Amino acid sequence: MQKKHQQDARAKGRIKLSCAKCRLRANDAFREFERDELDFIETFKVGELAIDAGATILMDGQDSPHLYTVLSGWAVRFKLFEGGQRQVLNFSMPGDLIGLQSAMFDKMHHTVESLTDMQLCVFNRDRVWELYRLHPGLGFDMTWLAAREESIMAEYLANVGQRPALERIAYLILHLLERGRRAGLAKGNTLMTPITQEHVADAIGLSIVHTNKTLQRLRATGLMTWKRGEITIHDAERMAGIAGFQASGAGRRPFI
Amino acid sequence: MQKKHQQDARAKGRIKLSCAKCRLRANDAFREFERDELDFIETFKVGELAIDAGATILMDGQDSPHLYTVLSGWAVRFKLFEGGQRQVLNFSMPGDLIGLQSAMFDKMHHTVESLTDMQLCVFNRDRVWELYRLHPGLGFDMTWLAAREESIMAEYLANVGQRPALERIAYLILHLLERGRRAGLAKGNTLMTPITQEHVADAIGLSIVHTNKTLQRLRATGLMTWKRGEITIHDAERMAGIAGFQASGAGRRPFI
DNA sequence: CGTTACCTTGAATCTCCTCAATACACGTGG
DNA sequence: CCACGTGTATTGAGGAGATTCAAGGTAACG
Repeated sequence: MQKKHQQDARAKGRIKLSCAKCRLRANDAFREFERDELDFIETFKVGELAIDAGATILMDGQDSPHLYTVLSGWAVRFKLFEGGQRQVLNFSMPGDLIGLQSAMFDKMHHTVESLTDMQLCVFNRDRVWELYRLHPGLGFDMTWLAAREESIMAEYLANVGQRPALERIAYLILHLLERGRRAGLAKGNTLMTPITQEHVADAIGLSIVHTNKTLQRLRATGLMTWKRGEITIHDAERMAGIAGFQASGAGRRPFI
Repeated sequence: MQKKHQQDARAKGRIKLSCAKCRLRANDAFREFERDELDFIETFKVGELAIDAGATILMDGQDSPHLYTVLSGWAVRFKLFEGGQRQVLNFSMPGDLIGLQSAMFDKMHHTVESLTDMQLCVFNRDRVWELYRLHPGLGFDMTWLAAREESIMAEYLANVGQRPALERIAYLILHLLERGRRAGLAKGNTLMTPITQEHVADAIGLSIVHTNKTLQRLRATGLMTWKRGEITIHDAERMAGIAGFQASGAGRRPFI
């Protein structure tokens, strides 16, 4: 009974848990915070938000008062065109920041939608300035995160702009496995993911049909399998060979 | 004689001019700095660097001790593939920051090359942390610049991933005119630029041949002309129509 | 006046797209 | 337990768009 009540409260985003016990801190892919940074984040944090799969978290053009960090679950960031076409920019995983653009430019330049049920940590945009003033280290982290996103966007652009279908898909999948691994979403060489072939198609700029056929070609090599939300790379090295992929050896990263 | 000597010194990057008189400050597309910020930048700045067209400013994989702001001239940022293919990520214009990645990740994830003779303002990477600590406003600016680059990369990705050739080129050109205008490189609807069709091809992910043919189609509409480094848009509205372009109404921007 | 860099052209080929079905998996209600 | 609906994955065929190869043309510069 007690527990049930708590569940409800979380669904409405009322619970505020201690940052010191944040589940993300258990993952050593992230950097440690200083004591005073942790204290500040504690006050910076407005609460937690639990949302269902398929919800729109932030919408293109919208000015949001909030900034989020993903605690659990997957989201997809994309741009929509008049013709109904969609460019998937990236997928958001635990530790990723959502809504930086609205904090910087007063409006989003793309839409963010949940792919699974998610838990988000909610911050108040108004206090971002305070963060820079009082905790330069966290301000630096924000820049780091933004620069990293830029770097990923550039890689995706190069991938879509220059590589043929097979390489393109191989690259995306390796990249997702790599990121998923750091976020604790992979078991060995298997990535647990909610993404569909349509998401892949929209991410690499190919039609669904062609994506499907290319994916079959890729599976036919025996280097990977993909079923029921589980993507497994059997030979990462040879896979990286056709993808022209090199894991970016970034060390421990901040997550705010 | 006196003057000639000064020229030589600048070519070797020895001159250090006052930031208060920085030519960029004359452009009101950029935000004003506070007095103390200006003083800090003055000390942060190592010197000025004058380089020739065609020089490599930063190389992919390289760890640079410096960070630059473009004072004048054009550069191109790109990724190179084994096969010799090249993805142009963006063009750098006055006010743009170069080398943020090496400051954040200890290595560049792309190459930067000058397209014209350039003047760069040189900063020391070691002191970036000091910048965050002493001048949170400038730290915020860094994040702003990084987020803006991310936003541009995302737009380019969507452009390359989803649009057909004609729209793709139209979009790129409008985007360049818009940016060039803010950087003071345009006269009315004419952009003065050193970029070639090959650059355009590498930026939008099409072959030179097809880029050429598509460009001719675009010029045939009468909406634009391009000769001798001058691109003129005659009907920006209709051009924006085929490009699906909407100018991002960002206000005054920082430039560090 | 020759060199170089850039732009233009035509033809053959192939990648990728659209259209239009069909198949499969999973959950729901009868 | 089966029938049905929905979302996702798969197939085949024909056509548009982009690529490559291979020449040629033009403007700028020394």
